[in-house]
Amino acid sequence: MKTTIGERLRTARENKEMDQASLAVKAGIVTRTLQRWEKGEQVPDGVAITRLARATGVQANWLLTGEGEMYPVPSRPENVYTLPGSNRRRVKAVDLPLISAVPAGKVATLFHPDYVDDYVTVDDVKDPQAFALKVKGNSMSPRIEDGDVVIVSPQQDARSGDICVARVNGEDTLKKVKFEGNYIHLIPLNPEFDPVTVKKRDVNFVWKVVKLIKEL
Amino acid sequence: MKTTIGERLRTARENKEMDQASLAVKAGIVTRTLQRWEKGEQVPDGVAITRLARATGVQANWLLTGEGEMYPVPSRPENVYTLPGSNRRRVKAVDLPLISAVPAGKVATLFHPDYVDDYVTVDDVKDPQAFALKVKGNSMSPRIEDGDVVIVSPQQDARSGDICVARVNGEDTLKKVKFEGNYIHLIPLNPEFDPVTVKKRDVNFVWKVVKLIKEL
DNA sequence: TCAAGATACGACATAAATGTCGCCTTGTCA
DNA sequence: TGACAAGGCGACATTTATGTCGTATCTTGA
Repeated sequence: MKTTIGERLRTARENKEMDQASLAVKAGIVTRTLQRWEKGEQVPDGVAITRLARATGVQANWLLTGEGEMYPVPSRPENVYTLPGSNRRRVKAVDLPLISAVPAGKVATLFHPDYVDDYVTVDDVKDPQAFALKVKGNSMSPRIEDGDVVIVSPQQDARSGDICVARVNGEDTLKKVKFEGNYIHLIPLNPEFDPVTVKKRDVNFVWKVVKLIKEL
Repeated sequence: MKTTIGERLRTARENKEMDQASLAVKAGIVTRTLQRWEKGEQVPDGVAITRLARATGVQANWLLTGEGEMYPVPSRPENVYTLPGSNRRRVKAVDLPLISAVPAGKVATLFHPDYVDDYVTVDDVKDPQAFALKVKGNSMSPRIEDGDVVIVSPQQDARSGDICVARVNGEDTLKKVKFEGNYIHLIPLNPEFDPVTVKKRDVNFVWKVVKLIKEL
């Protein structure tokens, strides 16, 4: 392998049986410049590289680095596959409003534009009332942490063991829930927080969290 | 297709989520120069082109001409589309292939249709080489568990502390990585698993995980 | 041996690229 | 609101590349 751009350039030119003068014309420069390039005294700029590659028929990649194929390979390389395009894409994505702060006691205004500052796109969420919520606090750490986004599906039934968004006496929390008679246990995953037991009638809603999106 | 080297350079940089300063350092120039290149005010020379291509992971050919593959094969076609947000705001989302099983030692066939059985839609992933991976095993529990989907961005730099998909001697693992000289520590979050230290040259790739999607 | 074509290279002026510095605008976040 | 990061850009000095011209060297074929 030639070690410098200049040497490769010379090789490319000689392979084409061109003299310096004719290559210089093709590349739009003068022979003196071409000589300096071949000698490595100077370095051609990006535009010149492209012209030289075209004029000599070699690949710019090879000219610059000596790596890869010197001349373009006509056949398609192995192991290259084209993914099926948009025609195979399933129409299952929906964009949901992202709510970063739910004001306490304002269930009816949950989707007021003032509280929707972004949208999140997800797959496989059928609930037309579903929305996204930016998590605050670390009571569900380490599985769910501050700043994560959860997808909430109000229409789905919440069962014991589900992670849910619950509003208790106007205050919102994200907890694992456990139903027991007229009481609901709200269990944080983070052992530093204590479980809370509340009466069912003090609970405004318990909405199931169906998905978690975490930016890393 | 972008029409100038500068525009392509900017695209390449942004795909890697680098700012001008860090790319400039990698390429051995100052940010002002990079700005002039991106604006097309000046033209980088051949040496600079090579460094830029390496630093951004694109092919020099593509950078110079816009022709051919932007990234070395295996590559995939662009898959950015805009959701028809009805009367809502339009959301920029991407469709990523979901790979549920990567056969060991088959990097070249990573995107073979046989291993792509689904697509996942996410926001804010700029890397055109990004893909989704279904997690197997519990070494990263409790944050990442069996069946979760992670979004992998090969173009992004992996740094110490990042969660990454690494292929070591043909075997794929999902771990937190720590770089230390010629060694890479692979640290599972699950305390039941032990950290592993491997030599850099035994590692085929280390790809950063940028997003986690967990179905609940 | 001579002539001619190809290559080589020094010297100089000009053009272009680069580094450095300072200041500005924008968006984000607390 | 201020602090901060990222990007942008003008001005200037310096470095590097290019064009131009002249001359030298080398090879090859008549």
